[in-house]
Parts: sequence; C-alpha cells; structure tokens
Amino acid sequence: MRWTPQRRAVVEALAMTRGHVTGADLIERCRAVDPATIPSTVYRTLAVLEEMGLVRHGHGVDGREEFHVAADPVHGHLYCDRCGGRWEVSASEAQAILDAFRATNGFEPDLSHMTIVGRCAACAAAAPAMPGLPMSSA
Amino acid sequence: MRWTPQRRAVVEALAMTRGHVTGADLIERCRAVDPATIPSTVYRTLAVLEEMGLVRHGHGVDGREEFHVAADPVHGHLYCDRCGGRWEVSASEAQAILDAFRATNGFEPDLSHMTIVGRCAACAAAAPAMPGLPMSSA
DNA sequence: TTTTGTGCAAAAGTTTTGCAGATAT
DNA sequence: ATATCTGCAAAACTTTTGCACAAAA
Repeated sequence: MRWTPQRRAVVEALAMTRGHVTGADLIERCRAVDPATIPSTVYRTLAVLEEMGLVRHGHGVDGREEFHVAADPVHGHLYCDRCGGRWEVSASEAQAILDAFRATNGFEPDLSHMTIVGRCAACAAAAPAMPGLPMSSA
Repeated sequence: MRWTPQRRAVVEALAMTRGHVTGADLIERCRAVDPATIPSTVYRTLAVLEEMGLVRHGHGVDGREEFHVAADPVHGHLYCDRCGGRWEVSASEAQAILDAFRATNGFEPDLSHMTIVGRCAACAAAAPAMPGLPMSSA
C-alpha cells in the first residue's frame, strides 16, 4: 500500500467531515483543495481504505453511498418521511433496539449502514401512518 | 388519471411479483410481455402509482430502489453482511423492534423501507463483530 | 527497478427530462 | 376536443474500467 498525495487528500477530506459524505461530495471537497482531483482516484482510494478497514460506507435516504471514517463512534441515522428531519441514534441509545432485533431472530444489525426511514415522534402524532395507508416516500 | 395499456402492464408485472423489484427488473418483466416497453414509461408509471399510494418503494442492500405493491403485507428485510443471506421480518415479529425504537426516541420506523444490514445469528456467533472493528461491507 | 497508483477517457447502469405526436376520456 | 400519456432520444449522475504513464518503495 502506497501513501500517495492523492490518498492523503482523500483521507484528510474525509477526516475533516463530521459525519458522512457521498462519493460525489468527497470529490467536491477534494477539488476545493486540489482542483485536479480525479473521480476515479477518489473512488479507488475509498475502496482501498474500506478494504483496510479505515473507512466504511452506509446508504442515505436516497440509497446513495455515504462514507465515513471507521473510527467514528458508531451511530444510526433516522430520517422522517414527513418533515424531512434527521436524527442520530448513538450506540448506547441503540442498545434496546439491538436487543429487540437479537431477541426477534438473533440478527445483529449494523444500524449505521442504512438510514432508517419513518416518522419522527411529532409527525407520527400529527399524522399517524394508518395501517395499510402508505407513507409518502423519499 | 388514465388507464392505459402500458400502465396496466406495469401493474400486472408488479402484482405478479412476490416481493420487490428494482426498476430495471420491472422493465425486463414488462419487456417479456411486450418487447416494446419503454423505460421512461415504466418509471413514470411507478411514480404515478406511488403518488396514488398503490405502490411503494424501499432500498436494497446496494441502495437501489425496490418497488412493491402497497397492499403487500408490511415486512422488513435483513441482509447478512458475511454470508449474504436474506431474511424477512413480518410485521408481527417486528413489533418488539418497533417498540424499542418508540421507546428510544418516539420514532416510528418504516422497517420495510430500508434493508437492514448486519450479521445473522450464525455468522454473529462464528465471527462476532468486534467493537471498533469494521464489518466488511456490501 | 519493479510494483502499485494515477490520469484520462470512455463506458456502464439507473433514472430523468424535453418534446412532438398519439390516445384515453 | 383536449388534457394526459407515450415513445423516443438524449441527458444527468454516480460509479467503474482499461490502459499507458508516473511515481512510491
């Protein structure tokens, strides 16, 4: 594994991010520093970093990949269907949720991988999703 | 709203599907019946049907959209990171999970929207994900 | 010096859009 | 009759790939 300026740039851009970035975002951020940044290099770097375990990815509401440094404290993402609000669930808050999954079928979810879509408390109260009635989707 | 042969075809293809289909899949299925099927028509039809509440979409492990008829019994999807296995969680099985979310922050997740990635019971036992150590990703 | 990574350009794949002509109602 | 769809073609976007050249070790 070679430590090149390009890889350094990607890692720095990533480290400078609180939270997640899409590939396209990251390219932008790298370009802000070095306009000569090449997309394929960024994606290839991300792939290498992920293989090394330094970076991980999840998916946002729209399904696009979102990258973050693996060292980040693990947390889940919630997205409200109705108001568009976003929340984070810390690992400790998620404990009960993980337990519920485990109890149901022994599955150990990686809550940080996929954004959880649904209704926040306020919106659920304002417009409860009726069984059978669809929620509007992202 | 006009009931055209094309829309009928999309709805029929969708109804004939047990479970979920990606847009591309659905186009294939329609083409099997009518080779003249046009992608944009299919996507536009899906958008209309979703607006009408007849169709809903979620996201697969890779983030791609997956469509299903809204009348389908609601269920969640689990995907194991390690063995690639897939499981479904019925609405009733998911009850405890929903309760856990609710208890944590009042959020009402739509478990059918996003595939939950993690480790199945067997894989978790075989190779527990160490805290801080990344799981390999999809 | 040799292996590994980069730049570039092009492709792959899904989904969207614009517009003229067709069609359901 | 007319507002609404469809077909077509092209674009928008993200991500991937092939290959010759460059550079890290």
